[in-house]
Amino acid sequence: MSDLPKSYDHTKVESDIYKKWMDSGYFTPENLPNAKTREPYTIIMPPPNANAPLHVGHALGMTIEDILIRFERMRGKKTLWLPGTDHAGFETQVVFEKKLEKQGTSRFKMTREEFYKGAWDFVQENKHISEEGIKRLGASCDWTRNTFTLDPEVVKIVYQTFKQMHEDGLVYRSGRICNWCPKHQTGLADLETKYEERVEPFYYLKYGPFTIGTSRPETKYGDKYVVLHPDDKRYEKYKPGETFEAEWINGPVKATIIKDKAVDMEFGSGVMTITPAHDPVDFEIAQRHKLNYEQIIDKRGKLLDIAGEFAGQKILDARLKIVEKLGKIGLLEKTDEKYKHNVQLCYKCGNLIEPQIVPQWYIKMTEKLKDGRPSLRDIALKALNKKEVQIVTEKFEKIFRNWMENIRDWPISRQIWWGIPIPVKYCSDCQEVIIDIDDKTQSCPKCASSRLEKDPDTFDTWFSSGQWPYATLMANQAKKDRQDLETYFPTQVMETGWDILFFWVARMVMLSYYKTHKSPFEKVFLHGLVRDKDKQKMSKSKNNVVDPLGVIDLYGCDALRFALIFSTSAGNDIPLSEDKVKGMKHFGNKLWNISRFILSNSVIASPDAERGEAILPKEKIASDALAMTDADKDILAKLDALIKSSTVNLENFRLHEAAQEIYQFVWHEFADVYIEASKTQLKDEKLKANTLATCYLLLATCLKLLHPFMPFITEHIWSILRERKLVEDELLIVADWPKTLDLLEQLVSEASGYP
RNA sequence: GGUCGCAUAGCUCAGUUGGUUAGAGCGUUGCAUUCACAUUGCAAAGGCCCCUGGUUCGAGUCCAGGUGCGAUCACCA
Repeated sequence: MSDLPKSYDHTKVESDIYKKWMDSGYFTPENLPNAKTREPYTIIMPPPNANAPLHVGHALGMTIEDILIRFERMRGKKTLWLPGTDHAGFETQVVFEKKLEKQGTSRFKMTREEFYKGAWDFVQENKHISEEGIKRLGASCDWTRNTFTLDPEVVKIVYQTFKQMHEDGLVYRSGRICNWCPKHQTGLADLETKYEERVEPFYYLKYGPFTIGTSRPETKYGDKYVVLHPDDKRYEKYKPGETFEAEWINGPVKATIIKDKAVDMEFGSGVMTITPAHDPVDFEIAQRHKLNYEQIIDKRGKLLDIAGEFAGQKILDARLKIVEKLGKIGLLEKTDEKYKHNVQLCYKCGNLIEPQIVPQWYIKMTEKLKDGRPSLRDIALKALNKKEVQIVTEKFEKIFRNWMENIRDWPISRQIWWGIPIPVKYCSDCQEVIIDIDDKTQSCPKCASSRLEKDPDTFDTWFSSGQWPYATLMANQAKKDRQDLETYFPTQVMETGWDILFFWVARMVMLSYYKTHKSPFEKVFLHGLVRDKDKQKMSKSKNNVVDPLGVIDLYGCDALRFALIFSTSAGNDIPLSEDKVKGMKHFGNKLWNISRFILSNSVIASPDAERGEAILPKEKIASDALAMTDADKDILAKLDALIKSSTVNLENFRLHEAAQEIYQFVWHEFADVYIEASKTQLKDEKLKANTLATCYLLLATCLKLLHPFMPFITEHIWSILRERKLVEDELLIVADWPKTLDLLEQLVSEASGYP
């Protein structure tokens, strides 16, 4: 009898197997057998946040990437999967600030250096946790190339890109209005804000001869322009540029009439006053008509001195009091109207965005490049048209196009401290802008003044991670004497969640074409969101967050991986339940017991089974073709079909279909049908050898097909087969992917006597 | 308001280019159990594939319209 335990225990083998793989060196492509003749196949890992433990979304991504990498490695590619971790600027700063808050302090009570040092140590402490998590997920990535987004080599590349863009006139600093989060004290890109529907009172105020509507009376201090639609018949008699005296909140003002098509005649009274310093639409109107404007609200969201007795109050606190005052002085005409509109919020803290005029660096998205190439936006669209970048599943390509077509300039500066500082100095005397990527410039090259002021801002994280595919390869090239960029770029696949299609994928495409003239990757595979069994988003507040490592402890990494892949079609959200993982653990056990059965029979029924006989079943089977039973022929034909179809499915990213058909075959064909038939066949001396050989072939092939999905148990069983000299390759991770044998045709022709 | 998507078994979902009796996991019901595995096996129940119309020899799959649901983007005070 077999000496193997009755059930498979993942806890005893997973870490040993990962170590075995590490020791083999096969995660590093140059160490693979016949590395020189292999064709490169590269995936750059989306670097998880160094500061947070992995969540189940990471587990999904890592699993998909690992499946692709293991599949291609077995198919003979020179596979590089480059791991990394992300300093995750804004995200981490928010987490770190919360920690400070708990300690009763805040970044505004520290120097910038103290803060940066604190955040750095915080991240370094946690960084190994994510790396450990990646390993426990079975990721066969090349740790010798592990890269951190703040590695000096990476930062240098980011700086060089910025400098080049500045020389090309692609980046500029502008004092236009931006999204401002009063809590986090930073500007945000449109993408970093969200909208929420609110129903709020809508007030009608008397403004000279007009009635204006507003939901934000507190911003109306200082309003001295009234804007009408040029085609509005009601106000035909008022000419643009005319002025009039109006009694207003803070006393009489001299108001000027402006006509602009931005006004909606149907909305409210069809008349509005503008607050250019705190509203994007108003700002644009002011720009068009070259109007003056004044700051009413400070960066913390409090009213300034212009608000008189309300100065220093938070706007929401002041609103009702101001309405009351307006009523008292007879300016309030109507208050009972409700108004449903979308308010813009910080995506991180959910606080109201208060637009502010703060200088920011922007990248031009729609302007032609100096070297004659189209704009960054158009280059990316062209790449899609020419299929140099393909997004898996067409729907994402459509979404991508739609977003690209409406793109606006990208603000890349943030007023946060944790991140890559913007390498710019300003001359206090002549205002010269100096790009200083080595931080060595001491005096202004233009006027020789030594009064230089450093830009206080940091880059948007996505500006640096948008360069990740080439930056990682270049950084490794700089660290070690390797030709990584030449060898592994462009990469083959970018696998990530669809939620960062715009944040990340779009920027990678644009920046890579800009810098390298090449696409960063051939294909983009987007996975969906992992949800709980009730399709709810996982969140701490709902207490339904699945900790992947906890699941691995309970059911094993293979079970988690298989459960995640099993019903995952590209880009659709995935409900994950404990039952599903449990079911997949059962499947692993099934495979284990198939192996036990075969091994126990190979000892008793065929003590003389030689290695050669076992590993070359095809020849053995062929020579004995006439002795084959229908069961033998049937299962081999099905195996053959499985090899073909699962290979094609994997090639086309239909991982779930491959997983399902392999599952189906192993359990319901191999085990339920063939193993049952073999029990009789093994008792027949004439059929015994052939039956065993068929079992070996089936088992070895299934282990190979399953290995990308369930790397640990398959490698473990393989090692047992190997100990008994039943398989040739030492490690399954580098075994050859099964080739179709066209067995059935061969068997039929031989059995029937025709060549 | 723009864009995109979804609707298939009790639940969660697969179903690539249109092609026989539409599948899986979990759940339900009945039977089996010294024989690899109770983390099991065998069997069963359960589907106008949202509705209407069209294209086709043939539609869950393609087209049009409808209904319901959702995602995402967006400067209407």
